[in-house]
Amino acid sequence: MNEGAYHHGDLRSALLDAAEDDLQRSPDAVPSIRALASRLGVSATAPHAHFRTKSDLMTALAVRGFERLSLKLVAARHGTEDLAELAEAYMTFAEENLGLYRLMFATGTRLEDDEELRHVSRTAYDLLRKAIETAFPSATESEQKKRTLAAWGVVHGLASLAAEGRISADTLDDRSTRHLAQLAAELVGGRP
Amino acid sequence: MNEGAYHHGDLRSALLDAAEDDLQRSPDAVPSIRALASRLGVSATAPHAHFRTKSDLMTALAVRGFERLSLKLVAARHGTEDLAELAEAYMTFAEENLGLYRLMFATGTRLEDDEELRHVSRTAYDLLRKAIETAFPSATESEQKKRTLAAWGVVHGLASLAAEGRISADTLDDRSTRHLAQLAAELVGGRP
DNA sequence: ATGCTAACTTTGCAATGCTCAGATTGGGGA
DNA sequence: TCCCCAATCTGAGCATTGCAAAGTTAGCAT
Repeated sequence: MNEGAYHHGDLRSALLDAAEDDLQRSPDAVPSIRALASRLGVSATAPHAHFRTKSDLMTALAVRGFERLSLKLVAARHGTEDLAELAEAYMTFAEENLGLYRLMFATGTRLEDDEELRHVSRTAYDLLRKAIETAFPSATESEQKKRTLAAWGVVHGLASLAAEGRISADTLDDRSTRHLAQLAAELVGGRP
Repeated sequence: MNEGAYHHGDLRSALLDAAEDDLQRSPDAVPSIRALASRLGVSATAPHAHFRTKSDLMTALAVRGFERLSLKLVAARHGTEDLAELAEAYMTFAEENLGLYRLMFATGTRLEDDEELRHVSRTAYDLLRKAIETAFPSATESEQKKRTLAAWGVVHGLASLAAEGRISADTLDDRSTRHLAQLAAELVGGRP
């Protein structure tokens, strides 16, 4: 609303929307504050009223990302108890939200600097933790911790490598997300 | 040599050295061409005679990184046949060369744009491939491919998470590089 | 109505990557 | 040995960008 108005209405979320859209369209380029502002028909420095620094904006975007990832993971766990299902959901998220996913794990996105980010990131992790608990109920807590981290490591590692185009044709015959997820799940499902 | 000379002598490698040094000192900051030039006592645009764009400079640095990583991996394999040894060497490299490691797997570092980068990256991968072959000689080629990618995935995933400070204290009791490497090796060593 | 405050604009600064035209120099061919 | 030329480097300048500071606008409570 308030198209040409002095007060935009909801510039804050409009900025996040636009930034995410930018990231979606060209995952390689870093969105520019000024470009976003201009695109929203607002002065170049208007965004600073809502985000003190660009880093703050990106952090807020990353928070969005983790929330969305958690939703996906919950949805994937809804039906089955299969770990491969969860892995596939994770990797599909990375594939379909490449720019956002990169941002979530980017160097500049520091968990220790933002309470909210820490929280949503932790939430996503806990989902994985629960799934491991269900899959290996007899394991000790220490064993489950190890397995959770291992699972996270494989899935994140493969998702990253795939996202950055590091898995070439002769590295693996079937490079589909589904297949990579199965590979990850097999690995985690190994001997107790 | 040629301290104050018009011709620097070997500006190209001096730039790479300085950039790597910057990256080592503050892994979070992206080195600036102008800062490097000023530090080397050369005009702001001199670097462009050796690297057309900043991206080219960074790519050349990444090449260095992969070469160095390969050396470490070879050294680690020298004595033992233990996969954990290799994993530890990899993760230690990531830890000790954080900025360089990030650069090597950064979004902007595109394998498809640089033949040399593709080559050195491939060399590092082949080292891992060989190690897997030795460790699981009876496996089929397809099985070995899967295992190699899995191994790479875990190690890279855990190294990345650790590098970005994503592994919190209550995620795992022992977060040492050695322990993480063992975890990775255990996972890969699972059932055939 | 009146003020208060958040949202926004204007102005301006500094850092940065990069281009282009020109100066300099050292090494290789005459 | 001389000279030229191509690689190297300088200087000026442009565009983009993040950000700060001060002023402006408008909705909202009193």
